[in-house]
Amino acid sequence: MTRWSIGDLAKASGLTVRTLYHYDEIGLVSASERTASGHRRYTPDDVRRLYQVRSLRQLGLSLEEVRSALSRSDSLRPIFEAQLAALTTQVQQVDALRSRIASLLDGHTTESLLSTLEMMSVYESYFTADQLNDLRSRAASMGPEAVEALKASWLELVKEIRQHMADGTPPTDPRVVELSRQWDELGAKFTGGDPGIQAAAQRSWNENKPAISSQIGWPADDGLVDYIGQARAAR
Amino acid sequence: MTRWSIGDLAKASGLTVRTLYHYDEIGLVSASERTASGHRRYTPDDVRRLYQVRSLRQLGLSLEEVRSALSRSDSLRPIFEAQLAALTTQVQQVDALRSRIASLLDGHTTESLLSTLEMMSVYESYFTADQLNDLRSRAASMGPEAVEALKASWLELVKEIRQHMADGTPPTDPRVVELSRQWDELGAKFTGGDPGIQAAAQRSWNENKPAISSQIGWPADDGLVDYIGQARAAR
DNA sequence: CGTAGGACCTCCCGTCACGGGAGGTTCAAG
DNA sequence: CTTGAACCTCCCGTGACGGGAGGTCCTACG
Repeated sequence: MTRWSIGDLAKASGLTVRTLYHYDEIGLVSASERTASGHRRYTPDDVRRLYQVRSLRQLGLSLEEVRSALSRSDSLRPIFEAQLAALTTQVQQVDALRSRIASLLDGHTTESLLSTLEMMSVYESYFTADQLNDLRSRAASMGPEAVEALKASWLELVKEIRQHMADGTPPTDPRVVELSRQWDELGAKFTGGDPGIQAAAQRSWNENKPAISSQIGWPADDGLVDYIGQARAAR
Repeated sequence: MTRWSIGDLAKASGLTVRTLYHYDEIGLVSASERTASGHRRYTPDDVRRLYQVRSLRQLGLSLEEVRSALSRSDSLRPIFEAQLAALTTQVQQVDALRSRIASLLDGHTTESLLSTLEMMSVYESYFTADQLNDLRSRAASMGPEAVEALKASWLELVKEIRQHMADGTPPTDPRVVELSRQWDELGAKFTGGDPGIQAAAQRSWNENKPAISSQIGWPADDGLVDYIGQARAAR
């Protein structure tokens, strides 16, 4: 008839007393007995349940998921499969983000970091409302990690083109022309490859740049787009 | 003198009105002006700051990190480097967890899933307080992803040995003997390779199994450890 | 047998980045 | 002038606890 106090159980399980209180509060693992004065007495069954909970928590399940996993109405397998899928997605997303930051750090000067980010940010949301809706549904269908991959490629491109601008390479240089081609290709992926939309975006940019620049109060780009436009014309 | 209402800015930026309220509340992005009746008027500078915040948030920085990144006292580069390191760690950890669940799903029957987890969980917190401290500091020094990798290997081993038990393979079979060797090798990594600790753990298991089984109220193992012991004896 | 100090109890606020709603005021189009 | 959308502030909720206040209880020691 061994019973455990909450402190002893905490020590044995490696959890904190506060965590055991919490599990009790939400009814996940409670002490089946109390002393006359109200102290919790955990029975062997309680302890066993706690170990089950702990092992499932270590797999990254939420407390609610643990609860339903142990309710035995749902079996473990589909829950694990869902968790596997969720973790797989998470790994892809975080890794995409990671590589984007890595490519940001590798090659951009400290000063250009923020302005590059800013430009991407403005560029992303400067389309008209209709185009934005369109882009967002496309982004949703591509999945966030694909979007991240695109952004990473974009960063690389911006970096290289900026380098050429800084070096004074003329936009008619074959290398820059090639980069402008890649720029359009990437843009095509964002816009879905529809040349109509692409042209509309291009036109919209050209027509609205002054308006946007004055509206938002600072130059919407630093000549990058013009530079690319000149390279495009040289094709 | 363009000014933006909170709703228009929300639409333009793709954030929610509630989010803009929140940024105002914590003083991250506020409207520099108000109308006579108290409605927020965002100036071009406010808008620009919002775009900077948004772009930094997309890199996974917390609002506090964004704030300090924009305070310009700290430069962006070390913040990005820290974020890169954090994301790298996170990817490793989540991926290790992912592969553990994958190996759990691949080869364990639906029924044995929970009992396998339970056994690992009990086994893990089986040692004395001193040994536990020791194990935890070792786990800390190895890093969580290395611990996860060990657990994944352990799962594989348990799976294979269980298979042999189910097939009726005698423990003296060379294949089982080899698996028992791997078992000890893995155990050595957990215990730090110190044969004293290892022997103590082994002794502790043998001596305490009946006591613990009765204490916790269910058989602490299903013969797996005995089976491995017989294989070990056949070496 | 008394006491001291640890262990235990309940209640409550805080975390992080907002979501969502109540209840009231203001704006803009018809 | 009306009406409905937009805006305002205030507040509760999320998940999984951490940490503290203020009080009670247990137990080992003198």
